[in-house]
Amino acid sequence: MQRRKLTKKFFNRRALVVARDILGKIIVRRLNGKTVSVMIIEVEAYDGPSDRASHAHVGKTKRNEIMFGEAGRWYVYFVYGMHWMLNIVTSKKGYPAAVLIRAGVVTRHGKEIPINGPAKLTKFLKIDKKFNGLPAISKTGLWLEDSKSLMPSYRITRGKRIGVEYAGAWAKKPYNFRMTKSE
DNA sequence: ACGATGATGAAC
DNA sequence: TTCATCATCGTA
Repeated sequence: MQRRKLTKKFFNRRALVVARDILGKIIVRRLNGKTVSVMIIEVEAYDGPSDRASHAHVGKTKRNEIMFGEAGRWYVYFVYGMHWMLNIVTSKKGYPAAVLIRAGVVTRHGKEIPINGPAKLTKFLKIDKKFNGLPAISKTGLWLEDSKSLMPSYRITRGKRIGVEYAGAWAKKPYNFRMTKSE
């Protein structure tokens, strides 16, 4: 399988563009000499300071400062007292934006196993605050690769973001992207 | 439908 | 220093 690593150039674009483009790409996690690959099938864009659903809406704080930094770094935060969320920072430095990785599939023994939910994904890949602010390169043990595998008939759908009802009109924007088997 | 569970940001 | 809230999940 032919693969190339995704670099800063890929992430240094609008969050909505990166979100759409990152579907079908592969998250690779290297841990204790083992490598696990997960294909991304659901993401959400959080775009700019006026996005009421985004952590960046309140301005720069200790927690969200990574979102204001350079593209291609991990933004990992803790919610609901028990869950870690994995995001990749997008857009140019100074403009707060990120893509939340919500679901993927891992192939084992030829079978596709879904990992539906952002907290399940981080639990599966053993991701926590250690990754916050680190670049998505192989050296850090968590990076992204292109996928040249022939993708059977998949289609992409957009919808409302999940769990952001507090965000008023911004909650209704179609910033959630999914890749589903069309069949 | 709801509780678990603790960091975060804003109010006091 | 207190308080409400939270980019969720498993159990019911």
